[in-house]
Amino acid sequence: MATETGTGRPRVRFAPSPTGELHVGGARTALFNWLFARKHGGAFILRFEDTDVERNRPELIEPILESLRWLGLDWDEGPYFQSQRLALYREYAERLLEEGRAYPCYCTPEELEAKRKRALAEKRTPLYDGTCRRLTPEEREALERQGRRPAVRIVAPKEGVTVVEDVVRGRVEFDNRELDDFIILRSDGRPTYNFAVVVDDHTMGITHVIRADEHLKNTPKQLLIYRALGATPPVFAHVPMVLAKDRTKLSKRHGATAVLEYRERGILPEALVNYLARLGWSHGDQEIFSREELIEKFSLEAIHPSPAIFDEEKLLWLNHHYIKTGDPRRLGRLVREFAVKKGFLSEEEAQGVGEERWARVVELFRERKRTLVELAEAAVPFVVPDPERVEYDEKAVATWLTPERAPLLQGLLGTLKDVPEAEWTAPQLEARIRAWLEAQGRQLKELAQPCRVAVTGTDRGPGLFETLEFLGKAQTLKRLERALQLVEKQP
RNA sequence: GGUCCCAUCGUCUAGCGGCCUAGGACGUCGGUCUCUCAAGCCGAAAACAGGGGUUCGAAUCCCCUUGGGACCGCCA
Repeated sequence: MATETGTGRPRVRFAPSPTGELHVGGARTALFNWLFARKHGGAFILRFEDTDVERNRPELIEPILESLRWLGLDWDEGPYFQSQRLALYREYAERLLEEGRAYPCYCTPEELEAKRKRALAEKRTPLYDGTCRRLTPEEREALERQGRRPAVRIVAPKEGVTVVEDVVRGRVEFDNRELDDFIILRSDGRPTYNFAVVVDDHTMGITHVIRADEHLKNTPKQLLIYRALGATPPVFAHVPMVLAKDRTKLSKRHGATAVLEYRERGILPEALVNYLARLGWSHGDQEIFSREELIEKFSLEAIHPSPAIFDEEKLLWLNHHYIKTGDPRRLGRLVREFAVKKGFLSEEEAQGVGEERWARVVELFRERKRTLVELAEAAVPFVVPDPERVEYDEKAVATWLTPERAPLLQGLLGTLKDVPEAEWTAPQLEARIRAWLEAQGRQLKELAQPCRVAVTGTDRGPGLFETLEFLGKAQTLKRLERALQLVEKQP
């Protein structure tokens, strides 16, 4: 792998560990990296931190790739896998060993664990005591002969401070006395996280490391490795964590945390992207950002340093906004998918409804529904060809389809029968029905709800005349007749 | 426990010493429109964690306290 630096174009990376899902917090980190790369014409690189070989399994990786694809965060290089770069880490560790910047450590995990426990019991910070740092070549040989396989530790300074210049935090100082000679290569030859990250970021020519806050404490260790390697460290930007409502780390018990779960719930990718961008980042008072605007306006300096709580209500508001303003045909296709996937409609029923009609359903409901799932559910009584598939809401029927309403509905049925197909449009239906009501000395108020319930099964929905137009004459009449039968059966 | 980070309405945030009797957005509540539900529009309640400094003047700068979070592995 060649070192690529100095091209003037930033190179950033998103480096998740393969966990089988992309957490919304991780998604935001990925988004910030992506926005930064796109804004500056740089490269967005994807890399999996899988020094645990067990983690390198397709089912742990694919959902992450799928999440990124769904969010539209396309990567320019990768995915790279640490598990495939083991020789590289060994090579670098070897170099540090030769230069005396690292040394082999023969302590066993058990010995170390005992020391750690003792330190904790004595309320001291558990730091490696440097036992193997002072070993003579003879002692090392003796230990090797015992069959001990050494890990490799880096030589850390024991005094002074290490300064991290962070774009969102400012200057952060760490006392080197808090650092110890930590392990960079395990006894089995695999690198530890901090070492692999630095070797990777260095060899991949990463210029800006934009990552979660939890890594801030790792930064001095990584800086130490950069120095040992004689490499120039990247610019660091640590973004705050995403928390749940109770101010703790967002986790499963708080509900949906994975990007794909939001997709399942009928959230639009542009809504999640917009929401995530505004979580911890802002541009004045603006709330709605197109992808292009985000790229144009994004800056690391405008990232807010404090942790942010994930607010589903606001996400839903944004989702509603994109449902209200999105292309009805595209939304219609998505709604059809959801109607089938969620079992609201059979594949055949969904196929029987044309694209045009799906788009129209979206237009009828877009102001009232906040997710694609809600849209799909609401669409059912509108698109099923069989009147028997219309489910009547018990409460709505009890309130609106009472026997005393029957004559009015009966009259309406008669009136509608006379409407020519060509005049079956919302404005013309409205004119006719209003005229007829006036002649009867009745008001629309008396008819609208009973009629709505009669033809859709529910007392809430789009405007009555739009509904009738959408259903069409034949369907409307059939449904009215069926409803009238229901009324007669009422006590 | 140690170290580090953070702190403006319930939530996301504007604010980077005077423009702040602190602005916007989500949510909440009220009104309006109306064939229902929504959407829209109008309006209301709602915050600078506390205490010291610095300064002619602090939400803004410094310190302490409190509260939250993160990290302390041959996990990542």
